[in-house]
Amino acid sequence: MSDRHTAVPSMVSAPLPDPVPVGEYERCPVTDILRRVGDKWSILVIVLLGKRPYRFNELHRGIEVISQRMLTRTLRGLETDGLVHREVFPTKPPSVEYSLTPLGRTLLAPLSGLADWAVEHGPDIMAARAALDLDSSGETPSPARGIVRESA
Amino acid sequence: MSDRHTAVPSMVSAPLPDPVPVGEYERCPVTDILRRVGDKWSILVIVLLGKRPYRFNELHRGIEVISQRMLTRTLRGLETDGLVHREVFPTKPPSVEYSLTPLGRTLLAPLSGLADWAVEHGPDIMAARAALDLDSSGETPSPARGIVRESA
DNA sequence: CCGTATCCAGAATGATACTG
DNA sequence: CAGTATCATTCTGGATACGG
Repeated sequence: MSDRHTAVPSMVSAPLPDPVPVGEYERCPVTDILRRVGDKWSILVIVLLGKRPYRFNELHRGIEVISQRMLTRTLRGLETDGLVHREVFPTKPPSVEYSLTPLGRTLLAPLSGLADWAVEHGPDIMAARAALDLDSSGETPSPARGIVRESA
Repeated sequence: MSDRHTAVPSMVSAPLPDPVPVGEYERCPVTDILRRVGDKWSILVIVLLGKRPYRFNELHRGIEVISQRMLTRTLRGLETDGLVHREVFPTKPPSVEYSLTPLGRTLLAPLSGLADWAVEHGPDIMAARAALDLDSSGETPSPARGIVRESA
């Protein structure tokens, strides 16, 4: 983290600074982006469009389990943010082609960083989950979760 | 994107391949991570804990607008995934310290990539949104959104 | 072919009160 | 101090039907 984007600038280094409210205003742009892209379909669409342009029903067939509604909504959102370009060919019947904008393409690289992390450490997360599952299933029958689990 | 994580391997290069369902099984791990970290508070907490360990109420005061419930849930989730370590000091009254695990710290770097992107291109997104707002407010009074907006 | 309009279920978040 | 419990609200995603 390069230290320029946090919504709580002073807090991060000072011991007990004044609380900085994080409201609708002045929020961390990183959180913004993560929430824009952290929904159920955006990434999949972005990655696909990173390969080549797609027509609407092509995407629909490709992802398959996505509902028409959500595909439309996802594409609209990405278009609104200038990440995806929508081009209508007035043929008959009409066809619509979606592609990444230059801005959208710049997102592929940082996305790749998190992608690699996910691939590399995904198993670690699964292991951590499994470990806690074992904890709560076996000994110390869920001690109401407060004490009991010391540092150990 | 390093090409190893997509849930639709064949589709990306073939013109009209067989649809690959993306269900609860066999999903893209990147989407997984993005959704784990794309919630309202996780990133903020991770970034803070990246600086130094925090006690519960310290985080609560720091973020301020977060509800006690959500702070607890966020920390629980991160702990479950092995990203955050929770250490209870049986003082009186008890104090609990949260810190990043080694695994959690490895997440800071890729997160930083997206952070930098957000800081750099956030304005572009705002501009894109503003541009579309102008479109729909001024001329061509929202032509039911299908044709009319050709390539132009 | 490419959508929009409705309606609905479930999850995420928040407000508030209470507890070891 | 560090939570848990409960309830209300909002957001997200999906099913279905219809329209240009």
